[in-house]
Amino acid sequence: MNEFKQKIFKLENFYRKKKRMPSFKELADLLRLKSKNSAYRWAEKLKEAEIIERDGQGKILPGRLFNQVSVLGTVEAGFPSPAEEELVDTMSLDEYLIENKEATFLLKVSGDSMIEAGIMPGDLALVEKGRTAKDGDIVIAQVDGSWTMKYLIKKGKQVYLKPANKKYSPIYPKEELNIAAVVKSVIRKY
Amino acid sequence: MNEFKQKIFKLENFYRKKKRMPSFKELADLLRLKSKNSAYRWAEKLKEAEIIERDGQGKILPGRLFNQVSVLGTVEAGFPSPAEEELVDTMSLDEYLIENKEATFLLKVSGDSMIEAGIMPGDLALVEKGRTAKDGDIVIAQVDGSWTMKYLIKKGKQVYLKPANKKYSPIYPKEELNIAAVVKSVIRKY
DNA sequence: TTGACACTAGAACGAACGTTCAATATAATT
DNA sequence: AATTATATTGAACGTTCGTTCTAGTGTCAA
Repeated sequence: MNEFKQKIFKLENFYRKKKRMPSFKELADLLRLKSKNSAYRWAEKLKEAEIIERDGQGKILPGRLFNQVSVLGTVEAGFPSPAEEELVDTMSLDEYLIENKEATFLLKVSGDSMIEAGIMPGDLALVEKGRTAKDGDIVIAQVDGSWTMKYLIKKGKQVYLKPANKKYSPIYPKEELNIAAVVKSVIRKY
Repeated sequence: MNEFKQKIFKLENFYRKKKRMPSFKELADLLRLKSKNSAYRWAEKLKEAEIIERDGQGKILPGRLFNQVSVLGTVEAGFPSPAEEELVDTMSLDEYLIENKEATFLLKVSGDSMIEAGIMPGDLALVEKGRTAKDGDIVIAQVDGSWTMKYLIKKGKQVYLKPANKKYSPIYPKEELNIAAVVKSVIRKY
């Protein structure tokens, strides 16, 4: 069964390098088979394992368990080993985090005004433009000329920005409060 | 030039739905052209714009500027509009965050012991197994039977785990300190 | 040894592939 | 209106595609 994993590895390597799935001829070469038909049979097994899919034209597509990150439980629950074949779940980070690619941008966070919300300088904020912000959302806003990232607080008619750091005070916009984007996720890389 | 963007959008939609790039016949249908050759010409332009690539067999592949998130500057620097065609940079989150897919897992964080490091309960920790941890790394470790996420501190011969929360005390392992994985990034979705 | 079974090989099929060429339509320029 | 440039079309080419069929290989049990 380890041989099976090796085939998956080869497939993923092909995909990473060529940015597409192989044809059956290419799959045969990849698995060191001498006929397309052998590759064809293997594809059936790989499909059953949900590593690949097939589309209407029979072409090989990446499947649910292809090239994705394994999602395990919580730390407290221990460190489950995914070797036992039954991966809890898998996902692509891009798909998980990005809903509307057109309006999504990454901003590097500077300053410590949101530090109590767990957003530190250097983090990447994934923001979405054009989305209407609700009370409690973290937003990218332009108040009286300058841009900041803060909590948006809507209390009845009053609207203001609240930092997540005791060192700073809430910002009550004198004139305009221009909300450019809503922070949808925060990414920190060590 | 806006018509150009619409074509890119159609392409990205195709890719999202079908999980592969179109053939020239399919590209012609997609762009509502009546001949493959017209699609062929468009592909040349899309390649020049680095939206797509072509491989040795002439097949269409996603290019550098395909289906990626735009990276902008810092918040303080304002909110640059990427409409001005010169996107600062783009990237795929998967590629950015995951080095070694085989050893990478996502764990849901529970508990507040790392809260001062900006890691809150509910966050996703992207961890890599089998990597040797350095002093100061955040690690998933098994001390005396139970699993935790803590800073790893190596001071000479002494090795212990330090939480990022004043409420908790450092953990000096009595017997074994089994480091299962190193935390490489933290992801929070709102 | 025999038979059943799982796997691989190899050839063959029509369809779809990337690419080229000549012909036509559309737009821009004189 | 005539001319040039640009974009699209449609047909044709060799190749590769997914798929099927038949034949061969080895393995294991009876």
